[in-house]
Amino acid sequence: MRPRRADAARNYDQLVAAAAEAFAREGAEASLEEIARRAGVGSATLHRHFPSRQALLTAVFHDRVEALCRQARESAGSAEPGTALTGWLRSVGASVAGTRGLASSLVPGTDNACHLMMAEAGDVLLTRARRAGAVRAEVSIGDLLTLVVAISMTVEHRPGADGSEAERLLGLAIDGIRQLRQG
Amino acid sequence: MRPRRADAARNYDQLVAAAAEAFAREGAEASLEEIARRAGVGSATLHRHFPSRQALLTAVFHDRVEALCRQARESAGSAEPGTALTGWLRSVGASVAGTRGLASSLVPGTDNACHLMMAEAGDVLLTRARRAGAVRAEVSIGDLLTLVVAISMTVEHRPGADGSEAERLLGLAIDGIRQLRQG
DNA sequence: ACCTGAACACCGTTCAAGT
DNA sequence: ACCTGAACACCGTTCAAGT
Repeated sequence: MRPRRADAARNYDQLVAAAAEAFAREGAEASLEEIARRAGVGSATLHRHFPSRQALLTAVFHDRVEALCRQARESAGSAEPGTALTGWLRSVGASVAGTRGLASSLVPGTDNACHLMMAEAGDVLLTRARRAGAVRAEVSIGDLLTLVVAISMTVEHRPGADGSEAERLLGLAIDGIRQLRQG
Repeated sequence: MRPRRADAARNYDQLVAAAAEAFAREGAEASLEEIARRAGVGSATLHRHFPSRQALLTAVFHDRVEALCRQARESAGSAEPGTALTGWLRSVGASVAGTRGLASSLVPGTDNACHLMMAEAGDVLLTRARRAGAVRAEVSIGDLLTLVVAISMTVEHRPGADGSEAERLLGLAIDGIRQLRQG
């Protein structure tokens, strides 16, 4: 929650800005102390506004995640059910692979707004694809997001990896969720 | 390298034993300082024997990884090429999902004996499966191990996850590497 | 209400001094 | 050769004191 009082609101914004920069530069494990320092704020102030690292990640990536959810709703109206889902997953994968820290903002949790938004938006595409017989019945939206996050986070933590590797691996995993022809 | 001198060899063994226990209890990020303490050894002694966390992980899981590699060689002689590969990957996934820290011992690296052993053993199965037309041509053994490690590590880091979730997700990913029928 | 700096309890790594 | 304990430079979190 962004505070109402002017000085507190300013600190909040500066913390989010400093965190965005730090996550982009050093990944989701960037030092909270240094984020506070760069925001020109005491470390206790950071902890009051953001009681956990997750809360800070959520604040930083909220808009980005919202854009991905909007994209899901748009493609639900236009594209064919199966390709709408897989296309969206690939798009999410590309975003996550190209944005350090974004994957960490999506880890499951009932108090994680980013994850909840994505699960809700993605579930619409999944349900539609399932009705069309385009995906296996036993796959949940949680499974799909976990695969995207797992692959992106792992590749992200590797020193010499570019995003293209994550996208290729994700492509393989996505094919696995498609309805297999019998035989 | 296990030292030759008696006192150093004893310290080495106690460090590996303490690390095995710590990794099992707290995962691959267990405190190195506490491992040294439990081994009854100064922290500097740990760092000389194992200059990186990775080196300690490798030492702890070397035998386990060797067993998985032996399993690969055995199934290469007996089973049908496609199922030999996917069966082995599932078996690796089950081991990794049921053994905290094991996934971390498998991250790629030219100096990581565990990863090198697995890549070599797995490549035999993969090449055989590819010749039989059972898997897509563009998939590498690195891809397959990365998928297994990515899924297992991610699920492992989640508070409320049991190994069965990792195995189910891995099943999906493995299906993705199978040769798709055209159309 | 909100902030700050200091205090606390931890890390991993390195190094001088010992045997 | 090998070990130890202390020192160093960091963490994240909390709390008394300030405005």
